[in-house]
Amino acid sequence: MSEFNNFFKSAFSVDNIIFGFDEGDLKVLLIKRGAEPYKGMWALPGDLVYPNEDLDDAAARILEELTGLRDVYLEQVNTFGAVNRHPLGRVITVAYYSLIRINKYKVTPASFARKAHWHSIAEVQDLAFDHNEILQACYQRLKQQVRTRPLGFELLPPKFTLTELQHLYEAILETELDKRNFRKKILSMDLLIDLEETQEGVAHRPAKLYQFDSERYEKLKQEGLHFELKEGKRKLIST
Amino acid sequence: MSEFNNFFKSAFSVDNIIFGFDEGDLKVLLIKRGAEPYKGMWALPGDLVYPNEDLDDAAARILEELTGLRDVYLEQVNTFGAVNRHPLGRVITVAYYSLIRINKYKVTPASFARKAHWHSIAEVQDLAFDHNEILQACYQRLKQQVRTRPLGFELLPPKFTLTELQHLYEAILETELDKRNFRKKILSMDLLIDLEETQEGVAHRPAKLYQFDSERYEKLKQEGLHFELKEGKRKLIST
DNA sequence: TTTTTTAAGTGTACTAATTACACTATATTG
DNA sequence: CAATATAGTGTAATTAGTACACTTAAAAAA
Repeated sequence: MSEFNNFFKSAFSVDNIIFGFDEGDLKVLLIKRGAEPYKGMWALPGDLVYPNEDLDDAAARILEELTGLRDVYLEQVNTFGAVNRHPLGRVITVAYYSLIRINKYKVTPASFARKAHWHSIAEVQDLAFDHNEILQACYQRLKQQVRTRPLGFELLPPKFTLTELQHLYEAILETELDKRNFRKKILSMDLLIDLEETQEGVAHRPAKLYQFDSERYEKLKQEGLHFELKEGKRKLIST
Repeated sequence: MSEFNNFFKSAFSVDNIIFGFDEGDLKVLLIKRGAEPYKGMWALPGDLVYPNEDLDDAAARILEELTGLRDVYLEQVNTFGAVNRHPLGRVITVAYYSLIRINKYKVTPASFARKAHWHSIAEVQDLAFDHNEILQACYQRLKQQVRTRPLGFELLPPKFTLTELQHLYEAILETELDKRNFRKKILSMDLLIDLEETQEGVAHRPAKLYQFDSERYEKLKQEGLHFELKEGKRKLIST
């Protein structure tokens, strides 16, 4: 609390929604609060922003302290500033989401002490503060962005199969996709490198492995290309 | 400055990008700063957030103080928190944009004193603080949102012609649209009420007047409808 | 070694959406 | 009544999206 007081009357914090993909499920990394308020409840990892720290840096710091990962996809979503959202005073919080490859995540001492655990999006219960609301806002934003930017690859290992990619989209978008149509579209975009390797150790026909071609994506983007996923939407207006 | 000091060490403010549409141009309302820092420069209307005031309320208050308008479309965009963005201390600012019918805007005493003026988006020069960056972020967001939500109508008078609507989209999207295709799409959405009236006082064939049917839009939205404008995009991926 | 199991991989026909494109109609003004 | 200015309209060609079922290749079990 003494440290906390230094930041008051008004303070600002950053909360980080860390998404991962594992076992066909979209997950978020939550920590169990060790102190009041909301002691014992699950909460989003977050911290007050240091006086001499940029917002984006604070988000990256929180992520690194918890996961040990740097250079991760981070996106600012919304700022939550209801007067009474924090019981100890006026704290507005800036929400970021980040996308990590879940198998790269190592339990660091800091994260162990704070009891960090992955939770499937669908199974998240009551969180501390207004964190359910924040989580929903970030999830909705991810859902929207994943349709128009090739973000999905941030959540997969560097080598992946088309089925894994499809399952990822299905998990994020909460919809089923048609296998043949999905493959046709993805491959027609010409953004995947066929690694000419196959899966190993699976009890069935092994799938081919692909890699996302980010250089090509950057080039195509500059030429005015527009990444877009559609299936499962009903269109109303177009001009 | 004494009032300012009350908010420090860390303070937060709201800046409001107020968009309007007039003479075929998308415009923003800027105020000329009467005090240091950046005295004499154009800046976005904004203010510190009161200790007992929600962020959204602060944005609405700033808008009302300047324009006298309430119940206006307001959308939070981004929060800017670079350490040195404000020369007098640590101030993070939450940017909102709002859409108003420019002809409803009256110069209020407050806005007069602060020298508020409309500027065409394309002609905005150097602004105070990081306000150019904020403006760009909000404009990009508007551009994106206007394609998937029927926001354009917020900028037009209640009765408008199809040509006015088309010009509005062209101004926001910075692109030309095909007249016949635009009309076909807009009318097929079935969101406009034909008022069976025509323009008056124009020196040519008068156009029919329409009104946006927001009740119908709400109903269709609940049925899973998706408003979308497209022309002028090249698609890359779809699933 | 054969059979079973499991997921990978593939093509086509139909429908819907998008695009390109030019002339006629109707009012006012001179 | 001629000139001017913008409103208003339709069709054909192209592209994108959707629906749908069987064969292939490996490992595991019999």
